[in-house]
Amino acid sequence: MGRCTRVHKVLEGISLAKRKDVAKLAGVSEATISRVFNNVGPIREETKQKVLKAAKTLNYQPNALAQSFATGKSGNIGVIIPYLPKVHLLSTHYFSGILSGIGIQLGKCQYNLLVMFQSPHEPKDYVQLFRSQKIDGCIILGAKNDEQEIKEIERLHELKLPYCLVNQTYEGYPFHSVDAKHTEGSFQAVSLLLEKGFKRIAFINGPLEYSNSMERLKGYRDAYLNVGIEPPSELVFQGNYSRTSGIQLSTEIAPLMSNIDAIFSGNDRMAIGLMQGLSKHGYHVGEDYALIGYDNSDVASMVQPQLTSVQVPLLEMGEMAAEKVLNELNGKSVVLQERLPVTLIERASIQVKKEMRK
Amino acid sequence: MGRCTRVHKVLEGISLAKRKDVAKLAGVSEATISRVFNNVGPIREETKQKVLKAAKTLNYQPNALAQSFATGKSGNIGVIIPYLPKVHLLSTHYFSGILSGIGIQLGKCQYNLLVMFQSPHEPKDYVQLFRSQKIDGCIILGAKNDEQEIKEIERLHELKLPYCLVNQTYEGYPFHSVDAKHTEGSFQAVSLLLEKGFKRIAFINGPLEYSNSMERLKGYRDAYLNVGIEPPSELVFQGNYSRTSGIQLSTEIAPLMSNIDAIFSGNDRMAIGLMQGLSKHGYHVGEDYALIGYDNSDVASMVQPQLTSVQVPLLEMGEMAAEKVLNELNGKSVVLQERLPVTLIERASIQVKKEMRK
DNA sequence: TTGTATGCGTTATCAC
DNA sequence: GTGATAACGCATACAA
Repeated sequence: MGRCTRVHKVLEGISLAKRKDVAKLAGVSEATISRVFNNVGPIREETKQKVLKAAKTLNYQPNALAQSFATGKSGNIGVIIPYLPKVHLLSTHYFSGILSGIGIQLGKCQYNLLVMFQSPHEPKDYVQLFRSQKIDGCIILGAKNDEQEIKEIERLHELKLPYCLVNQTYEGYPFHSVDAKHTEGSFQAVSLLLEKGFKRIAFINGPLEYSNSMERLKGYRDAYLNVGIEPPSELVFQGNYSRTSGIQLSTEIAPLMSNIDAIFSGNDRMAIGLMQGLSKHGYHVGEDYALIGYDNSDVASMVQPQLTSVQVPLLEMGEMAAEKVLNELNGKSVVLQERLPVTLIERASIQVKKEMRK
Repeated sequence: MGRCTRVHKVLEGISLAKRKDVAKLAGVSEATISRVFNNVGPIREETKQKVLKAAKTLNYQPNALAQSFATGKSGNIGVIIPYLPKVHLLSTHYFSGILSGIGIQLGKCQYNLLVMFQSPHEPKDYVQLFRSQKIDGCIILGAKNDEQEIKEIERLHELKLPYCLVNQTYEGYPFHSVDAKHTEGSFQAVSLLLEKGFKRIAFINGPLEYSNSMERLKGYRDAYLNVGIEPPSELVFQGNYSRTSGIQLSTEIAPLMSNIDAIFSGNDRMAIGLMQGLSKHGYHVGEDYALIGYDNSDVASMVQPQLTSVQVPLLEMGEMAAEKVLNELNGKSVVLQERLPVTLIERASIQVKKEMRK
């Protein structure tokens, strides 16, 4: 599948009636056709019917390109997704859930969803997408806490361009965002483990460039502090949210298992990787330790024992992000930062048979 | 998240230099600017540099909308995805894999990917998308064998509009498509089971509206016939490719398990549903029966025992579909129907401890 | 309630 | 090599 350049072919075969043709057939002016189709201004019912009939006869369809050009609005909302060759992020529960939500909301408003893959190597220039008029607003997924990213978003923000971040919040920057209450979710998960008598809880975190990683770390620590125990920082590990990284970490964690009675993982995939890796070392969920994941992706109920996990309303977050961008676009007042609640879904992975360790 | 209508806000804050401004500053005509930016026609190097400098000074960026309008090409390829409320198909390995592939290929060619959700209730009108000039080509995912769908695709085909189906082939219709060798994949999977001594193999199929379901059925039957055994049609069941349907079918299948020694499922999710359902009835993969799934989605290696599965090159199919549409668009000759090979990935789920049944 | 006229920012086809 | 200019199909302010 080679590289190629954009070339054009004439659109043949489709007879494209233009507004002029309809006007002629209906015996009215072109402006009237527009009025009917855009439902704008006063119009005599009789005229309207005449126009509609003529349009139907000619199989007229307004040219979206010309409309966009005339109004200066593309009708597209860009969704920026980080692209890593080999890893198709899109297939993660995480991205696809958000994307579906965005699609649902945009569909209601006659907006198109333009997917834009952003390679981490190419320089980002979100503003340019607006300047070229390709998009009217954008939603940024998978943003990280790095300087360049922040600068780009700052530009968007200062120019008051309609944008929204999803699942990423920058400390000290009042950017538009829709996020979930990850600190709380993490707090709940770890608190549940503590309540159930697990005291030595390892935490497998993801990269700290993501605010949700930081927030989960805070939740983990808060839960300990809440019961008057100093958080065991020696039990905090870091993966990269892939199942593979969970497997890798299991090698590091296995030697410590005699002193660990539960594990909380920053997402389900790492949790499952751990589960698989540790079982090779003879440690089994439900027998030797309790396990809680995060995201409540569909795999949580596919593994044995089923995984307790924190559900994140990804679909709703996507919907809300889209709604927010559309509101910004229309000049409506919007709440700058939204936070949706998460829900702890209890499953078998927190039942442990053996005597509790200390 | 309410309904809303598309409204417009003026794009403020971004100073949009136009071609005219650049021309003025560079002291050349507007046509020259276009020549430089489109790399067309002869141009003196000196002039070119002058133009580029002026463009940079003014931060000039050609207006994509105007370009599209002038050329009559949107630069968008539409990807049509069936939309079912509640079920977010996008999150399936299947759709997201294909979509990623499409995105990769389109990115290389400077085309945009326009995602269009198609509710099964709304009437389809693919041609209209072209007439409105929203898209220059389209890729149809998840098409089913129904009359309306076929008619729509026929229209696209007759009008020679650039389109491509993915993973769906219509018997007797020479539509553009990229598909995988499902008959072969199924044949291989069932043959492997037969070779290993399993004789009573149940087949859990998906809806027959999908050609790949039909093909897998054929592969299943062929594998039996190939070893001179009449395919046991009483062991063919039908789900809907969801894990839930696998669980449901397990109730139906459990009573027959004394006469079944292996199961082949049309996808991994149903396989896992079955696995879960049957274990509640006391039948366990690796002890009481062998199991093979299909798709080789990431969940295949998350369950215990890991699932043998047929890998489908979804990413490559997406890439190829995109490439095909772009070639049609550019008038290049294209192979009408492509079929990519599949690969059987062997994992633990086909090792069975107990004595073979007959 | 309807018609007229202008502009949107390019591309592309001529001339020179 | 370069400049002028006619499309492109619609929205919309203004006039009637």
